[in-house]
Amino acid sequence: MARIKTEKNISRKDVIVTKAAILFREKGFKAASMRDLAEAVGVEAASLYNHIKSKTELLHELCFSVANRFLHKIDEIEAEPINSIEKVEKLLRFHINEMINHYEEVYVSDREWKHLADPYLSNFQNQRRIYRKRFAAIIENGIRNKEIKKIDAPTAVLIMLHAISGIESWHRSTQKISAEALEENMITILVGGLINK
Amino acid sequence: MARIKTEKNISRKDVIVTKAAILFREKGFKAASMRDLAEAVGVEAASLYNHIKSKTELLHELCFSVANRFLHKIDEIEAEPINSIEKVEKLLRFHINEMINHYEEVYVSDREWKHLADPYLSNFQNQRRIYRKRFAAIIENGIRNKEIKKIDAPTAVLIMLHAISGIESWHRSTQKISAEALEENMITILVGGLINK
DNA sequence: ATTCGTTGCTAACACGTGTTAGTTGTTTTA
DNA sequence: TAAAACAACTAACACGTGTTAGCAACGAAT
Repeated sequence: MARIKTEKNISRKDVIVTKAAILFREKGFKAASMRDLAEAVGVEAASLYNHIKSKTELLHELCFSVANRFLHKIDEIEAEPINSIEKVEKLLRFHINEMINHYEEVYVSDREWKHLADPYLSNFQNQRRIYRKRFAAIIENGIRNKEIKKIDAPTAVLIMLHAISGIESWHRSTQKISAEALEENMITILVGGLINK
Repeated sequence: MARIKTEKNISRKDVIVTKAAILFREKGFKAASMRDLAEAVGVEAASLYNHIKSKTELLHELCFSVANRFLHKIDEIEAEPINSIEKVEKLLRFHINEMINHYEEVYVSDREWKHLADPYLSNFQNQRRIYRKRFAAIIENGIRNKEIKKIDAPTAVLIMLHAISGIESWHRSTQKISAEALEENMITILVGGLINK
């Protein structure tokens, strides 16, 4: 009987969730089967249920752990005594780094949350909506201060968040530029598009 | 027996493909069942097979019809005697309008192509790769002419294409700005981020 | 060494899936 | 109006799905 290997401070459930992220990213939530996941973990499908409640629970865990990281970060940034452009830049850099370093989870949270079931679904959508409003509020502040061009703030948010999710393509491309170069390029283009002359 | 209603120049197959796009966008390709589709069309599931070969065929049709539209457009734009920034702007405006006016199809082609089966899959990925290279080449030209900032062209392409796919959120938002305003805002930010001073 | 909780296994169920066969009804054509 | 083509139906199949029940093996603690 081959047990799931664990290291210090990493529960078997964590192992499963991590593998699930990889699989969900690769095939999509619906197309990834529990038998696929079991194989990736090195165990029979039924054995997974000693550690998790359901397939959907895996999606909850992934979606909300990602969402919480972003919420904490925006809390932090809002409180800092810096100007709007700096806030936007900091938030963008955080998004970029999350997408680079926690690719699978962030991607899954971004693309597969549709398959959450209520009440988690409404909950997640709510958090998302609120997060974007707070992001937009930072931009609107910058517009009032004339730091930022007169643009529609929600549209700007939408552009930036989706642009960053494009890092997916970077991960899969064969001729990658370095992560640092990627970050700087993205900041140049995105922040460059906001600044008022 | 309730037949599928058709108008002039619209085959029953077209009706099915169009409804499929809506459904695939809403639920994802895997999660949308042929019985769902049948209900949307107003017919029994088995009846669909008088008009189509398989569920996957629907995905082919959608993905490649979208891909072809973009390929034609870039052919056209490459041939025009205008500068690089103008070419980028034209291409972006086309993408934006496609995403606004053919939302369902474009979205499905963008997000669900993973579920294509070979040889269609490799084919589609190839077309996509080539398209992006051609887009990047336009930008690289602009950099050489000093019209465009010194940035990594593939990264710029990736940002723009993904930013545009964010129009998805616009479609679903309750307080939409007008389509025209959306287009202008996107162009302002995205092209603004490219221009060299 | 025995006990006990944990973690794995096999087997199976109930259900939803895409799709086919065969038939009946409806249009279009001759 | 009869024949041919089309498009709908019912029934069913084979298969993959998430999940549960019941049991066996393992590791840690007494």
